[in-house]
Amino acid sequence: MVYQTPRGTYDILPDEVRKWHAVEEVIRRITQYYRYREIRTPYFEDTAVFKRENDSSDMVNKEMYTFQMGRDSYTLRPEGTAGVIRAFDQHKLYGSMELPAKFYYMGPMFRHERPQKGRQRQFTQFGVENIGVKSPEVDAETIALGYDIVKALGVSSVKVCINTLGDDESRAAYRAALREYFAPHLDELCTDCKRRYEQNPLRILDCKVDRDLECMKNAPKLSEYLNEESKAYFDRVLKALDAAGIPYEVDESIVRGLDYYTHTVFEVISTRPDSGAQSTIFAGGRYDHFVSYYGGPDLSGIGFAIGMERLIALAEDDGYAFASEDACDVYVIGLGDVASEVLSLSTKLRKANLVTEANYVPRSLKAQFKSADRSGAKYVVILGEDEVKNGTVNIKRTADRTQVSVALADAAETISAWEKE
RNA sequence: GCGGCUAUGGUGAAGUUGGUCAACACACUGGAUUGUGGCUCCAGCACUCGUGGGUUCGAGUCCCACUAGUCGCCCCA
Repeated sequence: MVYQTPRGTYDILPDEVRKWHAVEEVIRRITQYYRYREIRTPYFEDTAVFKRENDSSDMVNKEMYTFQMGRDSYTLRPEGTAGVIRAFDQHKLYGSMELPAKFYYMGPMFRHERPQKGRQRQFTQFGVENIGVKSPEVDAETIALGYDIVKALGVSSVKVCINTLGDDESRAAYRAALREYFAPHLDELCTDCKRRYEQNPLRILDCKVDRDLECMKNAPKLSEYLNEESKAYFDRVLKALDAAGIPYEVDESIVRGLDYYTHTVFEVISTRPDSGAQSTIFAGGRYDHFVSYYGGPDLSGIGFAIGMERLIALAEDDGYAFASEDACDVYVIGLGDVASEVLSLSTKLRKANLVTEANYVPRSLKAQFKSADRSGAKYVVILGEDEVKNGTVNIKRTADRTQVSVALADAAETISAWEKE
């Protein structure tokens, strides 16, 4: 029996991990410039944290990994925002933190979807949440943060698409208008849309199945139902984006997959033709009622999440220069029955801050030199039975093949001195 | 949940209308060079072609099922 990773999951092998470290480093650095702080929440929560009443999204309704332990129901987190807000409320951070409270998280998310390019069942998101200050400039700054990260990794061909869902009043008016409009067309809609009609008619417009229906084309537009306040807010968001130097496109079709969004929503996509069917790099929006939903005060927040796998793939496509190898300073060759001497020497070298690879297996000199080459070691140390007897060791510099024989006790010192030249 | 494509060694892969030893390359191991490397040369390295059935005198090559991968629909990061 050959075991393998479950469908939609994958191993990140050492060569690949190097890229992850590099990308994580860039993300952490840029996020610090914006003064966001990391928060780590559990990988699973009570199911109720994610399964909110009246939520019409597929993610919540058919893609969650939910399991029962005794009488308790838990769910592997499908997204990051819910956990962060839950933690914010649970620990009453609105009382102890400066507002806006700025959090970021990085970690695995789980959704039971059919895997394909850029979509896996366990995937990794980096996300931020900015809670407590409702201002168009905060919205723009949040988008700028994500945009900076994408740009810092050399990703080209990105497009910022933005839209507004308006405030409660605007959306209520629009919802009513949509219901009235679609009522005579209900039979034409797909089964998903029939559900959406009840739960969240806005998402009918987003449906790819019914996109070409005649009744879709003439459906009322959200922009026609925005009240003055919502319009003004959105106009200021666009101005703020200009101020932040972010190019954007207003796209009225963006309504987002989660139901908790209000006002600003955005999706940043890759326009590369080879990025597959999953082109969204990061996406998010503002939420007016999410903080109070979990028992906190009536604060508004905004956030987004980046798909790390997609981001790394795009950085690679655009030729981002990832470090090529893990460096090695010294390779210790052992000849004869000297394994324990090799170990004690290697330990000393490492204590002297030298990255050291040691050979403990009886192999030919030639084979060990080959390994030393492959390790990329800058120095090769040869320790044989003769040397052990004399208390000496041979040190060879790879670059010019100079070799010296020094006292065993002076090995680390000799290499360090050579290093400083 | 639905559809297309794919499945040969550590890797990349050849395998012709089903009919010799399952090419070739890289990697790896050993040797030429019994303690000094990246070149060269030589040798070794798939009782077997995702799994299970079937057709046939004969199947990696055809058929069916299953499994996995992959791409797309949907959904979304």
